[in-house]
Amino acid sequence: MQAFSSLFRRSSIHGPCKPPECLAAQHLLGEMPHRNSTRLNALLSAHVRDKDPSSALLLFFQMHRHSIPLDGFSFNPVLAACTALPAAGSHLGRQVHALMLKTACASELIPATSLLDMYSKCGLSGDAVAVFDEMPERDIITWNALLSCFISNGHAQRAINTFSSMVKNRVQFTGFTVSTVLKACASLLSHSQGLQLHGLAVVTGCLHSLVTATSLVDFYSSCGMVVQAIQVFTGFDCPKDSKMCNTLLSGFVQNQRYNEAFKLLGQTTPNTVGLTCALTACSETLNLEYGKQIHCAVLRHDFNSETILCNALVNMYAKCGEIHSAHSAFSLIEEKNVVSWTCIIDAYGRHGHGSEALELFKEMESAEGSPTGVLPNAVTFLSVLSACGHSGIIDEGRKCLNLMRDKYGIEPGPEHYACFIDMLGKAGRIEEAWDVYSRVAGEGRLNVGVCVAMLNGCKVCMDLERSEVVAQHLMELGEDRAGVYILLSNFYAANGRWEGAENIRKVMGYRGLSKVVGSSQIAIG
DNA sequence: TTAGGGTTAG
Repeated sequence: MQAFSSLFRRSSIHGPCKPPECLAAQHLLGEMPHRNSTRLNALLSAHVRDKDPSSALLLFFQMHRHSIPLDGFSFNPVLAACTALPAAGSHLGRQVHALMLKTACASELIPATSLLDMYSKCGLSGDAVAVFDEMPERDIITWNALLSCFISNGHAQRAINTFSSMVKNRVQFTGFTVSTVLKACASLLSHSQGLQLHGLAVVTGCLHSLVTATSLVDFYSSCGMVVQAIQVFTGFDCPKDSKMCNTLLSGFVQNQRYNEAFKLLGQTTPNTVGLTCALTACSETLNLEYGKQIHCAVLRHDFNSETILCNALVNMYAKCGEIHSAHSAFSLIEEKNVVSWTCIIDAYGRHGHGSEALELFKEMESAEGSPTGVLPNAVTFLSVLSACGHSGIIDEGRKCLNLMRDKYGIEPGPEHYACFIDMLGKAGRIEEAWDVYSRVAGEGRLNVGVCVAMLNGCKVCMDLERSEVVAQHLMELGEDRAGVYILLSNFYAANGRWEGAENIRKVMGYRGLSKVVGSSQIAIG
């Protein structure tokens, strides 16, 4: 148990252990007159219920030190506590697992299911599957936890395959199962399988469950089938809760049905998720007036400590052109996360203030070591690169690409290279752009974005020879967006290559592509 | 012991 003790101490350095609670727990165990397992297990559960996983872990550790017998009722809450500690949970969880093996609880149904769930939520799906495989008995909750494990760890198809084999093997599933598998169908946009699940939900009566019906609304919205989402929503004849309303609201926003989203928002009690969705609608429609009204609602309902909602507020002001309001909203975010920083960096970048965006990125970097500091991610770097591009600060863009790889260990993706090629091309530095393009192509990582950025660079420099190579790559990628073909065709035409332009139009014809006429929008007054 | 809704990109 020494190893467990040292790991726990190490975890406290990173913050999850709060000293006052730790002292309270130690004190409590020393003074408790009847230190029996049942009372202490109840206390463990209470700590987890009170969202105080550090105290639960410390108490568990003390129980072990005082040789208080541990059983399933001790392991279930302590595993939940591990799950709630992202920094140290998996290390501590492994130590708890070792103790479960020693006490033979690892082969009991409920503790083993908790163990599977702990590994799953700590991102260790391989360990979760190993626990599942070794379980001597399983119930439907174990199966549901396994399905959930696959989905939350990015293996949605495996969840669907597992469900198929459950049906074949006549495993009696529940509404939990249907909701979970619907989530997999939504993430894979697996339309036909989702429809089959809808049928199963009707036949088995699961559709009377609020959660299952909500999952179905989410599935249809994700697949762009808003009419069916509305039908499930309105056909649900029991009282709807805020999650179900927000699911449809989010579906309206995802499918650009903004007026319906605003209307539904007006029919619900204001809550953070609904307002966040509505702010996205304001950002997309540049509706500053509604955005300001939502900001008032945020202040009125005292939601201004909600980071996700405040991030949406920053984004709304930035998209609506109000950079100063975006900055004020950003400054007031109490717990800024990586998205908060990315939003404000992007805001300055898209307004052409590249040096301010870079300053903010440096500020973000310098705050890294502080308790409130956060690390940049791939999207942050894309925003920084984009800001450099909008302001033509090429050398800083190059430094940024190196920094993300060398300091943060994030491998630039095609989207980062596309951004870099774009800025080189716009500056007329076609040779450098071509070097980067050729390297990406050599690594087999070309995508449409990289090709289009290079093609635009060729257009700036009127480099017909290279543009033909890029055009060939685009054809090989099977691009089906008309805009890309129009770009190519116009390029040929600008160079007097009418035959080339004609060929492109023919390709568009037999691929059935036509360009949607572009439009712009301005707000007056 | 398992399940449903929200924020960042080109």
